[in-house]
Amino acid sequence: METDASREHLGTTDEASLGGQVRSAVGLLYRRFRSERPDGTLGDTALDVLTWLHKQGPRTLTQLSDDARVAPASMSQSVNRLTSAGYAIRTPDPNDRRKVLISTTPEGAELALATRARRNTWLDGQLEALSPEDKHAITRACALLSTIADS
Amino acid sequence: METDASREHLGTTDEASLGGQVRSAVGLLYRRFRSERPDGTLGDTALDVLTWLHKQGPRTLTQLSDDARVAPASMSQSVNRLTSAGYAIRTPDPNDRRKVLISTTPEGAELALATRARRNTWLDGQLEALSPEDKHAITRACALLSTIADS
DNA sequence: TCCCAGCATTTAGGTATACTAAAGAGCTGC
DNA sequence: GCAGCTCTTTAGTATACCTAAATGCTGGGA
Repeated sequence: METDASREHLGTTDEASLGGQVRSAVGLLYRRFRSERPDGTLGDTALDVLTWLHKQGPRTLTQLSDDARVAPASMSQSVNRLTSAGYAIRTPDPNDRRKVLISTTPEGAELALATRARRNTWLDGQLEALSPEDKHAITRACALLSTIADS
Repeated sequence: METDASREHLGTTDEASLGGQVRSAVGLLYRRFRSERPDGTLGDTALDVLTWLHKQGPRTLTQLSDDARVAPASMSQSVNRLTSAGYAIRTPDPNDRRKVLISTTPEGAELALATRARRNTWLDGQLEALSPEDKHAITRACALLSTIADS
């Protein structure tokens, strides 16, 4: 027996498909975030990289690709878009010249701040409307899921 | 003794960045899911569509593009990949011949089940290791965030 | 010293996914 | 029955990811 293959979804306590709920919610949110892109010229990944650089300071390409869980070659492309747009620069590492340090330009830092603010305007607005317990649940879920994603 | 995620932790009282936490967690998970793709030939969107079709039955292209929050033209491409791979078929809607109903083939249904099982193996394994309260928090967060993404 | 193994990065070629714009086909109202 | 609307597809473009292969630098062993 199929045990009801076409079951209802959306927010019921269906324990067996918790993974499916997570997948679905993540996909929905990711696409939503992508459509919130305000600047147009830069993709969401490039914008994320810029934000990381702005928060964490200069990083090597390998570090960045590790953070984003993508291949170094992919990250090199994304960094290329940032550098050609003037938002980041590459500088050789003085200690190990195989490495290249990537950092934001002043324009990049400014864009990172602006992007962050604009993104947060919408999302934080939605989140603020929730009850304290709901916000706490989301905070907890984010921490847990980030750990899982990193494992 | 709590409230730490080993990553760069912003200020301890930085509650304003809940949106940032959500964004970060979603990005991390999305990329992780994408790298979990075992089948190779089909992308994550196409696989998602296949799963929806399997769960919800035949849908029109507009319904699918609305579900995925993408333009109809984009969904048409994804459906093309499914149909050329033999996992889905298009049939004209008898009531309104402008419309095309998309449904899974038996092979598509099988792939949807297999994919779902494989995905859930990893993610559900991780989630099962959590406490009941943690799982409940994630369930709640998924429902809340799905609603927000749909707004 | 010199050469080679290995690491960090870039380049090249290919795929998936998304968008806009515009064309084709069918329905519906007047 | 024609105009105008909706649904779908096609065409062209851009982002982002991958693997494989090339380049450049470091460091250890003959």
